[in-house]
Amino acid sequence: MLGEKLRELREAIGLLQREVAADLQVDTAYISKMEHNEKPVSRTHLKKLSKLYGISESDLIPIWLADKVLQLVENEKFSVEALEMALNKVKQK
Amino acid sequence: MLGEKLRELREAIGLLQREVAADLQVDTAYISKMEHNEKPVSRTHLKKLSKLYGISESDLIPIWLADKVLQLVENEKFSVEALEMALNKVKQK
DNA sequence: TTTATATTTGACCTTTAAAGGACAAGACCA
DNA sequence: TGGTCTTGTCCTTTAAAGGTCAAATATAAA
Repeated sequence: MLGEKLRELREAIGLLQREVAADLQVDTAYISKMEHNEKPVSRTHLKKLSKLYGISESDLIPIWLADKVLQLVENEKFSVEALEMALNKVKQK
Repeated sequence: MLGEKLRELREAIGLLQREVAADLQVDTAYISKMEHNEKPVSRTHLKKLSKLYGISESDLIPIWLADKVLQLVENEKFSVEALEMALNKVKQK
């Protein structure tokens, strides 16, 4: 989910991976992998990307976090039950 | 959550931490920490514990997984949004 | 009030796995 | 061809897992 979103945002403003890579000071391969969900996106990278793409970080964080949650529960038989329990806990607080 | 549950189950059948530790072949300190949520419970330990406590593993896994999810989203501002997104994704599949 | 047993806590250690990343080679346009 | 992007392999560093041990604390019972 996040990877696709990052790609859309980048393309929407016509930036090349090369340019994004320069801004984050990493390899273009790294950007490519982020956009393909093959590498996790760190929070500091997320911040830089949101700034670069002219979007609020708050719009990206839920997606970013949801991705991490999904990765944690993927292939788990009781993912729905677990997520529902977790959601209840978080809401009641 | 899981720690408390493990403690209840153990006490319900009158086992000492020492005895559980012997079964899992670990230190009693380790059991104590599991019951205080200070150490994660591995899946293989979870399996042994459920057997020892005479409960189905399926009853423990959702709690176990929910705990891991909660730990992942704790201190996060958008935990509710993220969990709801994740839940939708998982349900639609 | 000792004493023994059960549990807890903190400090420490080793091993494993993930994060974070580079590089080269190949694919894909155009 | 030239530039963009992708993919696989490799590497190093960091952090978590998975423990142990000793000492401190509680608890019950003699």
